[in-house]
Amino acid sequence: MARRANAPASADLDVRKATILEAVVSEHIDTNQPVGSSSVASSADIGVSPATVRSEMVSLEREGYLAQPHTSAGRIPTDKGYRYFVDHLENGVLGPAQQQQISDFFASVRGEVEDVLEQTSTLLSQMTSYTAVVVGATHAHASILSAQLVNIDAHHQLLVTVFSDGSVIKHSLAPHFEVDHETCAEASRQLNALLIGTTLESAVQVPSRSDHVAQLVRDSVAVLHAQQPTADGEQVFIGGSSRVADSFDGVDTVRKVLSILEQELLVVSLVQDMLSRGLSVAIGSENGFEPLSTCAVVVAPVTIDGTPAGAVGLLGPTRMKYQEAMAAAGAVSQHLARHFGGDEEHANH
Amino acid sequence: MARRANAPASADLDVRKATILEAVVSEHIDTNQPVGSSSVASSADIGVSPATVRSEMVSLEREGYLAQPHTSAGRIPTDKGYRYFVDHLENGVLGPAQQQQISDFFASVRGEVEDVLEQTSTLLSQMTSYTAVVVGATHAHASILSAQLVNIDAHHQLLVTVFSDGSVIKHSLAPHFEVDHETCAEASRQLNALLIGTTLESAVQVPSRSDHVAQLVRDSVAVLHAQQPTADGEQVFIGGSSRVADSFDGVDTVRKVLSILEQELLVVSLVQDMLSRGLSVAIGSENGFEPLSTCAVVVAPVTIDGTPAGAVGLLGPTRMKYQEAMAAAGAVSQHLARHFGGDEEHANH
DNA sequence: GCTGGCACTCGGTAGAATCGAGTGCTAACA
DNA sequence: TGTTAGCACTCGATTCTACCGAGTGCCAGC
Repeated sequence: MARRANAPASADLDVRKATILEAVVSEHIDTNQPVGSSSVASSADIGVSPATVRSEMVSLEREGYLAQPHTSAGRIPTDKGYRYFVDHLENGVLGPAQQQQISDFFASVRGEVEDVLEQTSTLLSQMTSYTAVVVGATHAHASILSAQLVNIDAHHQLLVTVFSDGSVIKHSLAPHFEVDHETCAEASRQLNALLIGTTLESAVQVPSRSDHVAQLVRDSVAVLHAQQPTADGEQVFIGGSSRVADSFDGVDTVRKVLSILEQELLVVSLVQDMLSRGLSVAIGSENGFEPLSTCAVVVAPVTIDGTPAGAVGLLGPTRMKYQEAMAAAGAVSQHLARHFGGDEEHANH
Repeated sequence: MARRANAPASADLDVRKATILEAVVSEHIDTNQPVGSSSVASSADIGVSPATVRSEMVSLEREGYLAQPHTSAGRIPTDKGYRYFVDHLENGVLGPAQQQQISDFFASVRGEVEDVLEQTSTLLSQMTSYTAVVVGATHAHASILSAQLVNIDAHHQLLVTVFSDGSVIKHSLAPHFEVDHETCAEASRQLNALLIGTTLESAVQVPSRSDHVAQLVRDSVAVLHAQQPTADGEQVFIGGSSRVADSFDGVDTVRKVLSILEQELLVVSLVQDMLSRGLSVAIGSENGFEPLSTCAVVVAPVTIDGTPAGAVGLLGPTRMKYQEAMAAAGAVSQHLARHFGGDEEHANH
């Protein structure tokens, strides 16, 4: 994994240039300052003088890996520079303390899936001090275990549907006729007969009669299947959004990023887009939203029994600590998969 | 309502001082700058010279209503100054455009309660450009309409409980013995018999037998009633958290406030504390959290059929536009109450 | 091809000068 | 007695200057 999935076939730099580039990137990540030739020359184990480093740097700048904020300042990495750095990163290893922290967390966490995912996002955020995103997959493919119509009053019913992945969704109905308990119970029975074992994608033969029971059944199926097109099944949990405030300098950047995070749909599509492109890191402009041009996003898919079940992600500045972030996201995603795939085989998404 | 609920019995200022104080507060809210005596003298309809205003100002400062950032700058209001200002505020009226916006929203909004509340928080935030908080009350007092135990697999069951307020909660069970469909269905029947009509606060006589059905029933009741002590029934929806970023200047303030917002429990307790003290506005130190010392919070209770059902709130800087904020929060809370109390009598909290 | 040397650039910082909004005080006035 | 005009004073903000120094690009020599 020293080379990430579909890394762009960046014409490989020669060894020295690569060393210099990596030195610049890691020092800039540490200090948030432009990096000069002399500190590179002294820091790394390249036995060359600053002058040589400098001439390599102009070359790296011509090739688009580095940029200088202004003449006579050091260099800072471009998105392309970060990309090269990330593509050539060794797999980081989590510190024992952090591993322990994750293990402890998953050993002691309890509650419903949503609670676990919520808390996981907080954990990940605390570990990395970046904003964490946990996405739970949709239940599009889960089959229905139970569909119950509950009579709230004569004009309000609640359709409660339980899926094989343990998720529950509800829909309200407000028919224009009065419904007594008997009618409701009968509709409930018919819905169960009709829906159990199907998925949201299955076609269902609804009764065409015009009595109240049939109408209730038809309405219920309709409102349930209407769920599908919105693709709204995913759940998003965002942990540590306050971390945005210390990841970026300008208040307006903070505002923009928070604003993106507020639109959860955007976040989901971002993460899913990355996964479908096989990316685990998106840097600056790579993630497609202008306001995120100074952000980097790290994602790790959560795979249970071979099927994609969600993802965990981290959002930080482009100068984020990629190795730590990737290691943390990877470890947490694996623990999540084990947690839901292992002892709780079906209580997951 | 020109005087708010239990306004501190602030020894009333004489008319001129009050006018001056109000002028200072409103100008400072507008400009975010210290206000000088001359602008007060010219702005308001007090026919006195700046010199007179000045001498009144030193008096107001001695009494704690004003402060000066440094010698030879204008005055800014203290929390006490804002308090006086708010206590003597006329009831603001929403602009017709905003009223229309609210009406349109509630006319077109649909979906489950949670969705409505979520979108309401966004609406309120957009209208005011402050961060909005919508709190839905707990279902502690709602009675149980249905309790169903669904068999996910032999070792995992899901208890799905529907309340009379239309809310649904789920709990997983993981018994150590195998459960077949028949056992599960029987337990479900017994649970229904046992729980329907009770509330989470009711004592329930569970079977003492030791067969699997009885164990399932006992476990279910236990896990359900365990919900209670956490008082976790409230739902919190926060809209426009990115607005924090343009309400405050310092990045660290932004961080602190976001951090508070992340801890939803804190937010809930803050709002409830304010309601129980009969406050509709908390200014700076009044809201009890040090990081919120530069914040003001406006809340309006949502009352349905005479019983408290939640609250809507707005969080902004102490120099927020109180009149607008209070008007908006009040209007939205009323619309919410009507929305859930009127045509959907029971589909609410 | 590498390196030391060197002139040059230019952002950042420090200090001085200045500006001006706003104050507090006092003496005069109604 | 309350109000006001006048005035000296304060002090943050702004501007300007000088200057430092980190870092560069280039070149000549090794």
